[in-house]
Amino acid sequence: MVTAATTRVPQEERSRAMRARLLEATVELLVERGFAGTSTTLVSERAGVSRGAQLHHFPTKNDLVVAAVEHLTAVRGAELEAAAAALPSGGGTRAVLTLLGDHFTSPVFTAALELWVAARTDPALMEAVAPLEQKVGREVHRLTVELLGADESVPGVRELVQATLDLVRGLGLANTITDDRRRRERILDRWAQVIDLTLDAAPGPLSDPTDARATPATPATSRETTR
Amino acid sequence: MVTAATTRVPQEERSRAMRARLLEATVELLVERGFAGTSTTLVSERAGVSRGAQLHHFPTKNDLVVAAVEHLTAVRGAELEAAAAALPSGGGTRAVLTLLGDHFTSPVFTAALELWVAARTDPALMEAVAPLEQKVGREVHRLTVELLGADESVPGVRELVQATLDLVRGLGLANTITDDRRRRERILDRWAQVIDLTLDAAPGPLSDPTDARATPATPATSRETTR
DNA sequence: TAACAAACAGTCAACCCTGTCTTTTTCTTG
DNA sequence: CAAGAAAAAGACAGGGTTGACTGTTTGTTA
Repeated sequence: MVTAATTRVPQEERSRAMRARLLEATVELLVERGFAGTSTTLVSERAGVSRGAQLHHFPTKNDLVVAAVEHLTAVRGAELEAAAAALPSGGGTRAVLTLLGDHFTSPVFTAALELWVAARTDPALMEAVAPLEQKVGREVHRLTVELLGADESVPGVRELVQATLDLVRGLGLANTITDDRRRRERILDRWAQVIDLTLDAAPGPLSDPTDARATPATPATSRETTR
Repeated sequence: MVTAATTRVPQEERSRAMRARLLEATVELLVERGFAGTSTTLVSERAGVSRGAQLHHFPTKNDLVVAAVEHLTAVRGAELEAAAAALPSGGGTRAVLTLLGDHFTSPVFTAALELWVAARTDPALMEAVAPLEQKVGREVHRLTVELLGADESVPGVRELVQATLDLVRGLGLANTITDDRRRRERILDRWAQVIDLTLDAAPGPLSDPTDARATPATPATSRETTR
């Protein structure tokens, strides 16, 4: 917008930092206290921001939370990309599963979980969460396919990848109640075997050529139920 | 204990019914409004019970919720057993997955989800939820093994069953945000194939679970692929 | 530098929720 | 039938949360 002066944005700078602190604090509190326990008062205290300033940036709690959701999706995406980049290329199925398993048991997942559950009974929140969740979902899917080197034009492969993601989501959920890493590891060990076995051993079982959905992209969920 | 009179427990009867209504209302509200939205006031209104009576039966909100958790686990168990009983014996892998998929997308699952998530940041609630959840978990596992006719003494089979349950849990979670039945069905179709393929085609390594995929695997086609 | 707008600070009222307390009803029992 | 206990009813206080509101500082612009 406005740009072109000597002393560049000293205030806008502070504002930005304030916003960031507020969003960070929100996410932290989501993890520590859950959605219901994340009061705006707590957030402002945690962020070291006055209540007035908070209300200036985010007039309503919904505004704050929605912004936090956006912030969180960005963080999630970045984390995943980073982890993927750090992965030895072609490092094997198990390594990919480790990556996914770690992501879905990380604090950001926990925070996201709180938002999902809250959104279920909060239309305004759902409106913000749903599309962003789809976006992350697509991204994770794409990344997984890429890392696994899977060929989705082969019937059944796409579903296998989706199943993998739903599996780690389930593991992530279970993890919030009882943190049993060993169990998780064993399951992922086994699952890696199954994937490897299935991916190159049994591409298309049982004549089911009804439609080979080799569609390049139409992943995850489609919210708009045509009606 | 006390038994042997003419007028059989008329009041105790009413009390019992009241308790039941309160618990039912609680579960309903968990589904409709989420945990945070389930205030004791709402519950008493919904149940048609005066606030005083409610407080008489459940002095604290925690008492109410804990009782609701117990109630819910009982309901879950019963529902599962009933569904299993209604299942054509030896009805095939896919039918079992349908059963599981249905359970993990039902209202009782939704209610349980609310409790899990709330319990994560509420020690008192966690204390009640954790053991009961384990119980249900074990029960579902046992049931699944039984219905699938799986032999858990074979290495890898147990993990596959666990993976199946975590998968449906993940699908259930996804379902609360976006209800996409078709997607679910396709994934479960595929999963059934994988299970069948894996269970009798690749029992696992002889003597070493860490290295399973080297096994030649006898092409036993004994398993019924119903359809 | 003066005037104006945006950012920031902090108080306050309205609201809801929980759990205590007192009162009334209903059942049981001697 | 009377007395006492359990159950049910409803008012109320205390605590916490949200967002509106007023005042203050900081930055921009003429």
